[in-house]
Amino acid sequence: MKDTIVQTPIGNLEIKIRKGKLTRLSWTKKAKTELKIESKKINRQLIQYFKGDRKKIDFPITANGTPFQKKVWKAISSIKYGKTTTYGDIAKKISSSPRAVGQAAKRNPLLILIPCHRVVAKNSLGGFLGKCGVRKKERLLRIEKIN
DNA sequence: CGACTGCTTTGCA
DNA sequence: TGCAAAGCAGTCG
Repeated sequence: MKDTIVQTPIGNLEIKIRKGKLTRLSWTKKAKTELKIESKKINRQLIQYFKGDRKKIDFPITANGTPFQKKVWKAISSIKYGKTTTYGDIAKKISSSPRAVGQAAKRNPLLILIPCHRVVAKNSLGGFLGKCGVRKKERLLRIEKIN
């Protein structure tokens, strides 16, 4: 199966689909413009999401990670559209530490499906993709009408 | 500021 | 393989 790239208003998204399931969804710097999307379905959903018309991406997904990472991702997934939480809150919920939560968030292979952009630091926006992507994070939050 | 945190990754044997 | 050390999208004093 081929990897594909979808253009979104805030950057290109690299998509990997394995056996009919979405395994990875991450920002890419590649300047590839052709859209050879295998599943029109996920493409359409993403477009709608970025227009603000859709609140949930509905697609079979598989995310591989350590048991701890899965716990974190699950906790993050339960954040509702338009809401934010802090790393500390997540940590508390799964009795861990904020630092560890942040690390797990970074390793998240499904960037916006697991809404890690809704997780912010206590007294600032927090990081995103090694601090170079905070702009993206901001715009994602803007789409969801936060701030 | 600095100390501390929990977990992953990296390095080196 | 194994274990120690470093490193994080944080937070508290």
